[in-house]
Amino acid sequence: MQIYLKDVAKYTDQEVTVRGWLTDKSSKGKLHFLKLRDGTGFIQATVFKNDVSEEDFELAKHLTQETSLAVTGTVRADARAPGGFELGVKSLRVFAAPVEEYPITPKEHGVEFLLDYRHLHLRHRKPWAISRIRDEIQRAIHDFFHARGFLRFDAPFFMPTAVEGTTNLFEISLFEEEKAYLSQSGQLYAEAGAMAYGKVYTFGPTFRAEKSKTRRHLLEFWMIEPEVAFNDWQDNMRLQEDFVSYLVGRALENCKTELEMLERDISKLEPTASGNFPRISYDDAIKLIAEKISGNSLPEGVDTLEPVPWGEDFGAPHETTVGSNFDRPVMIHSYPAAIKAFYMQPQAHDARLAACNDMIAPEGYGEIIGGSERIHDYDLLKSRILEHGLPLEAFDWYLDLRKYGSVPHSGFGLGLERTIAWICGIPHLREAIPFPRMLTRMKP
RNA sequence: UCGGAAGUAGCUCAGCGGUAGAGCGUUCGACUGUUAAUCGAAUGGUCGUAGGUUCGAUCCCUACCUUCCGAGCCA
Repeated sequence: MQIYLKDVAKYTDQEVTVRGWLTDKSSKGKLHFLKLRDGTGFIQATVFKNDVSEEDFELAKHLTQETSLAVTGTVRADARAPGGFELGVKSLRVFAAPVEEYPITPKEHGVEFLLDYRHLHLRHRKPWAISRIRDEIQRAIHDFFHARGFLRFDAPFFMPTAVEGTTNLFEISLFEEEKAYLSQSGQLYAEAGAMAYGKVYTFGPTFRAEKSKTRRHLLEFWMIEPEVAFNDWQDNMRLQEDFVSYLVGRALENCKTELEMLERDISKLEPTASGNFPRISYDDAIKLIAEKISGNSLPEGVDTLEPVPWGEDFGAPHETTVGSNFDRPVMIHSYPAAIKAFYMQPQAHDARLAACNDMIAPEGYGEIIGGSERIHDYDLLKSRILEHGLPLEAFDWYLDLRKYGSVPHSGFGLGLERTIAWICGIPHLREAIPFPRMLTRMKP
């Protein structure tokens, strides 16, 4: 019977055929151990001299890494086998042997080397586990929003004008003299969607031409942006909390094997799955940072830190310091409006503050969400556009949303790769996406 | 753009002003329970590029290129 390795436990003591690739091999004279993968899982196959034909035993002896093959044998539960099951081989057939020596050995490699061979490295255990978790998170995103009556809404990727300055936008040439920009957010379009369908979310790649060479940045990353009519900024935070705790819960529930392969400390994720995310204001976050500095209790990875003067934005080390104070994501809200985007609604009790929040992941993973209530007053929005020196004609359609039955509404953007990197416990965003696009990396 | 680090074998790295080193990988051989097996043998090089100093440079100096880490900006 033809089976996939993810189902191997169901076929104990039965004869099955597995089609896949050889990841590693070791020999003990009259016994060869073949490590196989088939895309759905991994298993060890044993080839005893007495169980197979002489030709197959010789064949097995000289198999090289990444040979594609079909193996027929009996599934056995055996504590000595990695994963608890192994395949007692009776016969094997080779589809194709590598024409050259496979470059990625089961030994240590550097970051640069593995990214050069990313198209092959995806076959290996760690990238495999991360991609499986990424897939689970993506499914969970759709499940979460559809269960709550959201409509998936597709924003365009070509943008007509620069929304917040051209410095971090990729410009592309269209026909003739025409120019366009690659989308760095679907939010403004999602707002149109929210007015049409009540609750929507966008999900797609976004592009930012930031010359950032840090582990937290990609030129191309995937973002989820829900937008909800009639939600205020506090409803927005509740939605974020429910959303992120659901995603982490799903990973814990359905990706045990993968998290184990990544040696992720599950106990660091469990608090998140139960919700109850702390909320602290920008003002209190400043105080917390000041206390950490004076108490000399900065988190690992932050050596020195300057206190934040009121009105300044937080740097990454400040976020890490606040985030490390909690065992689950923390939401920092009510930032000064002056350092935030033009479309953010002022706080009712203090117009100097924006009705917004960021969500900071623990363990130094930093900001994974930025969100806010949006300005719904036509005149206020118009004056903010002008204050920010933005071209009014580009925003005529966006202002229309405030002209015709405007309502309070809120939304946020969650960075998929940052979320995955945190859940997987991996240090760099480039491992959270199959083919990362970075300042120094366009290939493969 | 700024600050720091690095570039030597297929990979990960050590090294030194005087003929280039290790481990791993790979190939062959031995071994019926390996988990990054072990043992024996074989295989490996334009020491990032271009100048300069020197009797002699992979090593010292200068410039450049490339990469990594961090900052700013952000998700």
